[in-house]
Amino acid sequence: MRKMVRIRTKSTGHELALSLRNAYLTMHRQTDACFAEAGVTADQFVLLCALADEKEALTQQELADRITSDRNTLRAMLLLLEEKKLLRRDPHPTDKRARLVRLTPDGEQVQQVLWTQSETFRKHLASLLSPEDTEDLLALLRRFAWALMPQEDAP
Amino acid sequence: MRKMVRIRTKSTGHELALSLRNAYLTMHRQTDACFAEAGVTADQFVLLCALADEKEALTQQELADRITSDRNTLRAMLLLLEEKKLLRRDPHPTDKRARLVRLTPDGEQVQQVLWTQSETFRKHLASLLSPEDTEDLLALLRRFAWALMPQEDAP
DNA sequence: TATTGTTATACTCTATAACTATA
DNA sequence: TATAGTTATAGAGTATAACAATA
Repeated sequence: MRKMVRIRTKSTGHELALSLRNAYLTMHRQTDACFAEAGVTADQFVLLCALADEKEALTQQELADRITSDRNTLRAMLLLLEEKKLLRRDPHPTDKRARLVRLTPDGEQVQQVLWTQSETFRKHLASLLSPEDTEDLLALLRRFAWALMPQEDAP
Repeated sequence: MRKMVRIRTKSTGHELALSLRNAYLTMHRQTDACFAEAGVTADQFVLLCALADEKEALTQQELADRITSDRNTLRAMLLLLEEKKLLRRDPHPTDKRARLVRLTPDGEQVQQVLWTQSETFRKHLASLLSPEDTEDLLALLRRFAWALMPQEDAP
């Protein structure tokens, strides 16, 4: 007769998942706080930065991929930011199904102000570990995420 | 006269934040999918595992800290799981303000079944990088999260 | 006074499914 | 047929603030 044993929740995979979750959520909370008084969420800031980084406007689908979101989720975010006049969604010149998303001048300014305002927080993030360890963590995270992504989605 | 330059969104802090976000969200989506047909979210599974890991029951506040949540957020999750009869919230024997959260027999069983079911996914997570790199990533994530946490909250 | 948990409330992100229009 | 985006809908997680009971 087998002895009843409580299944232990220990495994490298589980610990990795929990550590990644803990690190992200802790950071995310602080990032949200960093932008809260401007009425912008951390996720919205990521979106604004993705647009600011691009010379050319992106379609909604491209933008969704860029910020690790999906088109329905993205749309909800875009409507919120559009209402605040931070971005526009123009018809695509050649593909009539698509829309091109762009920052408005207001949106560019808000992104730049928030970027500057969050300088200290970014410096803080980069200073938590030694420069070498930070680079290692960055490289490992990238390789991890890359390997985890369904390969057709990989950039 | 100063030249207008577009502020570039490049910095180690920003890249680290984006990589962490990307890695977490990609993993989280797959984890959710892994438990979806059981009607349990990834976050709920984390909660169930936190309870399964403890010999003694936890108060709501302790549990909230354990899963990187806050008491209001946790309460919403507990009500959902309580309704599914996966856990109970009993009065604390000595502290009349507090409640002790425990898995029900049903909850223990569900946790164990889901744990077994997700074995493959955990193995997959642990196999994305070499064992050495996985250990490095794990260690760096822990140190990163630890350093990021307000030190009074640190475990 | 500080802490545990509750109540009430609100909002963002998330996502599925069915749909239209276009490629 | 496949893709871009919309519509409708729903739910989970998040959090703030004010509150009661207890420590």
